[in-house]
Amino acid sequence: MDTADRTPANVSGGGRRRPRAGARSQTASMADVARLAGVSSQTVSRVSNGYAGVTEETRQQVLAAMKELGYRPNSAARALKRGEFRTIGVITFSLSTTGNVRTLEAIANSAAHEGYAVTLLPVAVPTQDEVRGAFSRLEELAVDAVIVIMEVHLLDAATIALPPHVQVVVVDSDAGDRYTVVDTDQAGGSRAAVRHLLDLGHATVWHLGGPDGSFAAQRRADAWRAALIEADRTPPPLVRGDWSAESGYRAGLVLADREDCTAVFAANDQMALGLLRALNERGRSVPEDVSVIGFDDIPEAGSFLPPLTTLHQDFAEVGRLCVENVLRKMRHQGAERGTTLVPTRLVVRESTAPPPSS
Amino acid sequence: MDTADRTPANVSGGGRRRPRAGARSQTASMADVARLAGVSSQTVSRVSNGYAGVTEETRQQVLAAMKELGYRPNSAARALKRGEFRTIGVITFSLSTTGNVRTLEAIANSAAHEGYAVTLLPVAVPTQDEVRGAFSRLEELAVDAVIVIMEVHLLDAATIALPPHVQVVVVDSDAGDRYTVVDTDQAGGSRAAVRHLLDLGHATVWHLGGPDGSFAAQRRADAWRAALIEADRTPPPLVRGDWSAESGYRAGLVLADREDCTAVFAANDQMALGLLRALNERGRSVPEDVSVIGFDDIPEAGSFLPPLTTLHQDFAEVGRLCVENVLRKMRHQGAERGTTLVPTRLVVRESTAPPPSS
DNA sequence: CCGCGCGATGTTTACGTAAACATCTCCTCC
DNA sequence: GGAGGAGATGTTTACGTAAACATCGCGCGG
Repeated sequence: MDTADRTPANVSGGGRRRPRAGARSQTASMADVARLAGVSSQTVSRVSNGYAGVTEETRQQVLAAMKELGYRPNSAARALKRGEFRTIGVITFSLSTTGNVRTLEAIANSAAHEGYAVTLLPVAVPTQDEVRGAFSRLEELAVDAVIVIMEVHLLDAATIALPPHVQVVVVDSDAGDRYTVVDTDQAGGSRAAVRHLLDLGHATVWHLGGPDGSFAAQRRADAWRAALIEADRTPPPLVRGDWSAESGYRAGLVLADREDCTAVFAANDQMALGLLRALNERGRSVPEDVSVIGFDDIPEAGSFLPPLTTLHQDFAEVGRLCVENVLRKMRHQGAERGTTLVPTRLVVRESTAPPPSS
Repeated sequence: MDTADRTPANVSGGGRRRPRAGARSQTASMADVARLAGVSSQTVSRVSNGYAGVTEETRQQVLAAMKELGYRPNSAARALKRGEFRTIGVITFSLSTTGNVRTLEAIANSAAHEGYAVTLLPVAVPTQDEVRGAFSRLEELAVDAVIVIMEVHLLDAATIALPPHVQVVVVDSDAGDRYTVVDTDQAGGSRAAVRHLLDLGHATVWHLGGPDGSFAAQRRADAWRAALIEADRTPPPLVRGDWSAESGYRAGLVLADREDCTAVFAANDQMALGLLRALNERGRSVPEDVSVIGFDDIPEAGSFLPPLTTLHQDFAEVGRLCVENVLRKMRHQGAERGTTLVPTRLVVRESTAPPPSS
């Protein structure tokens, strides 16, 4: 079956290398560089890794050879040898929410700064099986650590497949007792939102909450209720949306008809946007008749009608802390736990005002 | 220094393996699985890769051993052996624009579907050096191909460091003669926008364009002008923004004062949002006095005041095509070039109407 | 003036996998 | 019943790198 082996034109000792003809891209290896520079491959390795004990002269020779051959270290071999990939895996259910994206961006930047790459693994449908599958793939992938950006608590189910040595940091979860968690101070922000509205003179504050199953939504709602009770107000019934502007609009149509509703705290800016539209449609002015406050401070919030008062989240800081924590855990092999909270900042624009004088 | 080695209860022959004590996480290797299952490591490899010629009985034994040891293939070794990483690198300047993010998400999903991971490498500041640095790092990273999502034409500068065997697909560029390019049909969408407004009876259409240096902005502006000329209208002067809602607001303040401006085509939805705010502030009703059309169809567009008429971009398709193209190029090693365009769809909502009867 | 020690470099080996090749075992067919 | 063959499994080797160890040469102190 075989045709005659096309023996490569090998002449004597050094003259091998080049048998990998065909489609394969030939990349220069250390051996190639070593041969050209007239040194051993180990010396090339030393130069490549900035090891100290190399004569400047030798160094220059090696560097020249590298340049001539366009040498690039093979990261697979490097990873195999070193036992690490210098890569952080990020698992997220969706890139469609502002927070996830901004956090991811910050993670990528921080990781790059630390010399780590970021490998992405979105899971479209957050069912239990999907998560397990995702982790399973992540293990097989080349990652040293994992950051989970998730809103629903499917992590536990996923844990099963998590290899014991991969460190995990979680965003947006209350599992601080079992994992290292980094998150925005949801409770503090929500309290600030309620306080702001009460300080303006509103009798109480309604809440347009996020979907069931989201920890962020849960915490924002809890803190809203707690802040009201703390101020001796009766919390109105919770109205739920699903984070989308459309859901905010639908909820808004209901709220607009309630004369006693003069202040609404929306759990995110998108829902606040929908809310504004509904109120406008029903002829209730913001902020004259109804005050609206959001959460997130998306870049567009200042251009809403009217510009939205909201709570600014520092996603960059969240991302940075994720990377910092996960790398530290990796290096110290420690099983640190606990939650790190990043404070929010109240941004007052034009959607909040004192209630209409009754 | 060492305490007594806790030698695992290994009896007889196979009893080595375990010297890698200390911090290192011990992962079971093929050899471990082979030993436990009583087969050769090659057989384990065959099972692991779903090779056909393995008895069902042997297969089950191996699978059981894998499970018991929690075996996970070492992707570094695998990549080294196979010469491929099953990873696609994505380089992008920013995740702050809707288009980039949505495209990235689609790429990640498509790639996952094909069994490829996506490694991210954002470049914060798009200077020439940054790009070169990015590519340089990407080469050292474990990627088989690269997809570039960029708005500014810094790719040429970057090419220098691009290793010859890495295939590249570009989003949002006019370099179709040198690269494989996938993009939204910017021109077609813009033409549709202008047509829609002219059909409603507007004498002409103003354009709130994107920033200088963006190909997408350039093409949208060119097509806008061409469509007007084609219809024998005089294009008004181009007004520029920077994609942000804030810049749309500033531009809107200028446009609002021009009585002859009855229709504006904004190059993206965010700027359209700012425009709406400016018009509202200056007492010009939309769509009664001025019609506004956007581009992108971001999820919030339907909740603007009024709901925005815009051009829907199919980012999912763009991402899918990127992956499809780059993988095909990789496999065929072909130097295919040319541009693939993904059509847009006009979504008519409430921000456009016939001009005020003069 | 000899040997010790240290700095520079070379040699060996292992990382975990999988292709290529080698065996080994049945089963079939004449 | 023996040759031939196909299918199942084992053995060898190489992928590119870097740690561990070996060697070589030179300067310095006793």
